[in-house]
Amino acid sequence: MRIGELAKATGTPIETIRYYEREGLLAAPPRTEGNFRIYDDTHAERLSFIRHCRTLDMALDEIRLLLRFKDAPTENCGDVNTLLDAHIGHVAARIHELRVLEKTLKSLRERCHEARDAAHCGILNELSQTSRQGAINRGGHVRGVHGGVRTRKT
Amino acid sequence: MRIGELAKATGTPIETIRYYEREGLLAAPPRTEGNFRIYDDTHAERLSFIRHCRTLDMALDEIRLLLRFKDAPTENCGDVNTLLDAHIGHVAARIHELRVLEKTLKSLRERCHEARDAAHCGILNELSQTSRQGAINRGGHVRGVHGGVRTRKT
DNA sequence: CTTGACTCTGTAGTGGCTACAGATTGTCTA
DNA sequence: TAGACAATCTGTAGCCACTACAGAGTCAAG
Repeated sequence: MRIGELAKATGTPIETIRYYEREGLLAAPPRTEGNFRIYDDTHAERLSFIRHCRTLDMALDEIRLLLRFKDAPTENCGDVNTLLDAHIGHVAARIHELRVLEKTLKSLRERCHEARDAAHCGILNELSQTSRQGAINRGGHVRGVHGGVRTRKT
Repeated sequence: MRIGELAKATGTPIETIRYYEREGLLAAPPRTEGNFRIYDDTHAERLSFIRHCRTLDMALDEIRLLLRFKDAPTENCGDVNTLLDAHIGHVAARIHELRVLEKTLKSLRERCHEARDAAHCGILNELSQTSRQGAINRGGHVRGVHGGVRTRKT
């Protein structure tokens, strides 16, 4: 099958498939005479694996590691467990951070119930305080609240 | 004060201060004869405001909007409430997503307790399934689990 | 033979910084 | 006054995981 069909079969944008190939996650497939990529079921399976991991918010580096275990089937898979445990830890840590953040935001919101003028807005005044209680830099590999995996425009 | 002092006073890396200036969040300050930036307390206060918002995981665009309200003090601040409510909604949505993710990961982890060889590893086998239940593209402006605000090397 | 769908390569942009090169300026000590 | 060293300057490239698009080529149907 060609790239468009693979894209449909796995729910992956075409550009993303080519990106995975550039990144070495997906092997470069053979080409037609006209230079079109030709995939088979093993490619589709591998891509599904990658995408499945991505729905679990794993980093490409983590997925790369998992693929290595898949490719070396006699190897011990204890490291897979370790990787997964670490990933679960990251997710749990991020949840905790966001819970604290949610509380802070809600208490901030409490400071201004009515729509007064901005000069007396409790929220803006509170935000101007130099409190220095929270650090912006988080140690882990857990992303913030915005941005993230983008939706395509089309 | 010069940029280093401002950096220390607000806990902001110097490069970030210059970045905010480029982005128009912080007004370009006057310079010395030798072309060094000179800040006063109003700059420090504004930078604190920005950093405080960032600890609350607001996007720079959201902060830009808040700064506009701050600069137009006679304006009604109902829109501040609206913005904050939306932001709280984003955080709550992200928490929910991560909770679901955490469950999925934990049940995946259940599939392999011992360190067997990778060929029979329940985790790797499960990940190879083409299940298509979860979408990668999230609509909101809530980021994934990895990456995020980086810590500096020094 | 033309139309239109599909694919190709390559490059630039996203957010919010971080890192660093190479030059200039300021401050302190001998 | 010189020299060392810190602080600052501008500009550019990199991070992640894509996304967007330009401009060219390929292919199948009518």
